[in-house]
Amino acid sequence: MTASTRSPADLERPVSLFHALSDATRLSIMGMLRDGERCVCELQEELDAAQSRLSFHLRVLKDAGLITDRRDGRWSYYAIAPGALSEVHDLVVAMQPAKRGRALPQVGSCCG
Amino acid sequence: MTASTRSPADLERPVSLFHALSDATRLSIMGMLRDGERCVCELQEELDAAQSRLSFHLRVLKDAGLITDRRDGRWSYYAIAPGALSEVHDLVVAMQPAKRGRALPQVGSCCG
DNA sequence: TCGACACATCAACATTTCTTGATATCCGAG
DNA sequence: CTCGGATATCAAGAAATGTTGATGTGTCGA
Repeated sequence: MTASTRSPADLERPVSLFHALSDATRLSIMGMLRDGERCVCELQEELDAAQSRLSFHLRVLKDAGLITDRRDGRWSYYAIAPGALSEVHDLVVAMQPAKRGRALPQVGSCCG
Repeated sequence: MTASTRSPADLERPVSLFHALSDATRLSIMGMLRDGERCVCELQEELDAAQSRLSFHLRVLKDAGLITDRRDGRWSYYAIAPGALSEVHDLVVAMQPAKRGRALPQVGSCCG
């Protein structure tokens, strides 16, 4: 099995990560968390989003492992999970075409 | 406006890129294209996917600018678009928490 | 203990995305 | 020119995802 033929199981995690990042609200959240942890009410105010909507998106990000939550009193603080983004980073790097590795166009060799 | 507060328009492109990568079939395609361009029939055979399904996913990837297509006779060859993945790469890097930039936890400063 | 607040969860609906099968287009071979 | 192959497109249905409003849960302060 080469790097190009992966079983669905191997793709589950990448899919989950990219999916979590494929929404404007969630990217906004990630942007806000970039400079430190925030409680839900802060996000809610700045993003002008319904509370349950925000909660939904925070859960998607958390389930993907991109953010962590910490309960303090009645507030929940969310922060970017350390290492999660480098995981995404590595995925993207691994997707780049092999520079040396014989990237022959194989023109004309198609379909007999 | 800071990096954390972006207008929806600014997020359109990132969303489109991440969305294109958030599907197992499409990631498999990207994997196969990693070692050079392929025609649809090759992808079809290796992925064991219906032709129209494959065509659909190729279009999503192409619309996102992640791959290019080249027509040669009756075959279409798809390849990873140069630069597209570094765009994704840069997005991910830009999302990382600022290391120096005063990432104060601002604990307790929440909600008055 | 009561009430208000911060947040999570749920159910119902709206929207988007994916799949499938049918049809259309384009091209080269004969 | 006609035929079959390679691929794109379309329409319809299935499935997944996002939104909204209501309700539940835990916590703090009075």
